Amino acid sequence: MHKANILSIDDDANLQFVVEQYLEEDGYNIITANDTKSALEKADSMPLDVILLDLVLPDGEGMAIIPLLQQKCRAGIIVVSGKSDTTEKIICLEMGADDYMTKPFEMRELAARIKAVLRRTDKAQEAIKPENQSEKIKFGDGWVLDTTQFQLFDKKGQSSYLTIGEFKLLEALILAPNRALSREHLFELTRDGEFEAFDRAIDIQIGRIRKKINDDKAEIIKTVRGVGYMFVAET
Amino acid sequence: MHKANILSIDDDANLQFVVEQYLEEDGYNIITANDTKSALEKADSMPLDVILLDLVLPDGEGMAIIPLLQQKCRAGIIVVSGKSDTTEKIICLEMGADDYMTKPFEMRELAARIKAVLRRTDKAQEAIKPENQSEKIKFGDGWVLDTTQFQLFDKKGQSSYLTIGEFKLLEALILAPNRALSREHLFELTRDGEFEAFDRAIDIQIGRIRKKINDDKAEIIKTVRGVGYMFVAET
DNA sequence: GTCACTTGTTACAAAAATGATACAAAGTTT
DNA sequence: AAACTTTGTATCATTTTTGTAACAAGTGAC
Repeated sequence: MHKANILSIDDDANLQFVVEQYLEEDGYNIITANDTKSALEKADSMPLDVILLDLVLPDGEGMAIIPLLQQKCRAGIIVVSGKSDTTEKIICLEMGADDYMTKPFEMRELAARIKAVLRRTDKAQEAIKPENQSEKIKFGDGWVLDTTQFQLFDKKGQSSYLTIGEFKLLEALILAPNRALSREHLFELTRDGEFEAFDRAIDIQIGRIRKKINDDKAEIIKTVRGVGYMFVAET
Repeated sequence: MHKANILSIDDDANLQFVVEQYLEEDGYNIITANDTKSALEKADSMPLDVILLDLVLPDGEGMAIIPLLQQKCRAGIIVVSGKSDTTEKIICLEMGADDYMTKPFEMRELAARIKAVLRRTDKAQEAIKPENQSEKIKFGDGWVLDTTQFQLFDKKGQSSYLTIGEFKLLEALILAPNRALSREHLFELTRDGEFEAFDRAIDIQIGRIRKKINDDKAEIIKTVRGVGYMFVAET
């Protein structure tokens, strides 16, 4: 498995340093953030596995950040708090946190709890990206989709730009190969907000992707009339 | 989702009673065990979602029970212990427990942690499925109905197109094999809106399906005069 | 066989789904 | 703010799907 990415959100620089040292030793990749804003940005821009979250932040909204983080990524969340108040624990867990630890704690325990959370979330995430664990997905006539850079490369290695939206849509299709996905489902997989019937936005985007990957014969992204679209995997 | 099954393993009858009362109120299904032997039996005989585990049991082997339980089922394990010793916590978590709580605890916190574990294990368990998700229904002379692609394949693997409406109708018939279904019933199963008496739409569609699957002798989809149509399953 | 009724078949028209294009709105960058 | 990128809406053309009507064919009762 790849090196797990852990985002540590805390405004206590000393603690951050200790955590970073310890966990890096354990073989994790540590990213740090010390306020809400940068935390959310980072959660959005890289694939995280676990988030360590201190709720008391300078620009903090407290627990409200939990659902925001979850919206941006699928990482497990361990709340690390100075308060040992049971009610707060409960609310955090109800909001979707996976674990709650009270400061002060021993690093060994933190590490063990991270592992426990990783075990669960990893199982879930592996299964979502079947065999394509490599972050590069190949398809069609030499195309490579690089899910870390959000870029598409043609067979000569030239990057041919897809927009982020197009990229996400193509990725969603590719991650469910040979499966017809409805417009509604695709909509939910790739963006926020409510899907409205008779919304043609997905169709347009499919058209644009097809044009960019020379798929005018609909061999790669197949239209399943009355249902939606389907990525046709190599045989 | 179905009512979650929770196995509570503890030899303290009073505590068991309290836990049982509280969690049943919360809508869980509680199973209790007060020694290692019966715990393992129960883990083997029913589908559990969460296991609450006290490590100090009369016939106890302590933490060694964790892997044994995991072998028997996929439930999440929450260790509930009288000891607050960090090393013990860590070992339990390393062995595969999902959480560790120290007695005494508040029931509200236990309930919240159960929920958190359920969320995680549910995700993981859902994710184990995807491969079997390709649902293919075989019938007749080598036909395969692929419900993920909404397509019909003949014995050579060539897709022979059914429209989505025809597909749904055939699927509805196949899912109730050897049972005559009325036009009205089929109508409701396959589309929105009101069925009107003397509506021949279903007949027409049956005709079209028959033509496409070479069923001119009505051997696969049989007409039941005065009633409707029936899918005849292989003998 | 004839009659009354149900079902199959065909042709055609209405309805629906999709692809393409142009343009407007929204969001970014400079 | 201007220039650019990205995304969505509106529109139209095309193709596909579906239902209606009409009639032919089948079925069972008498």
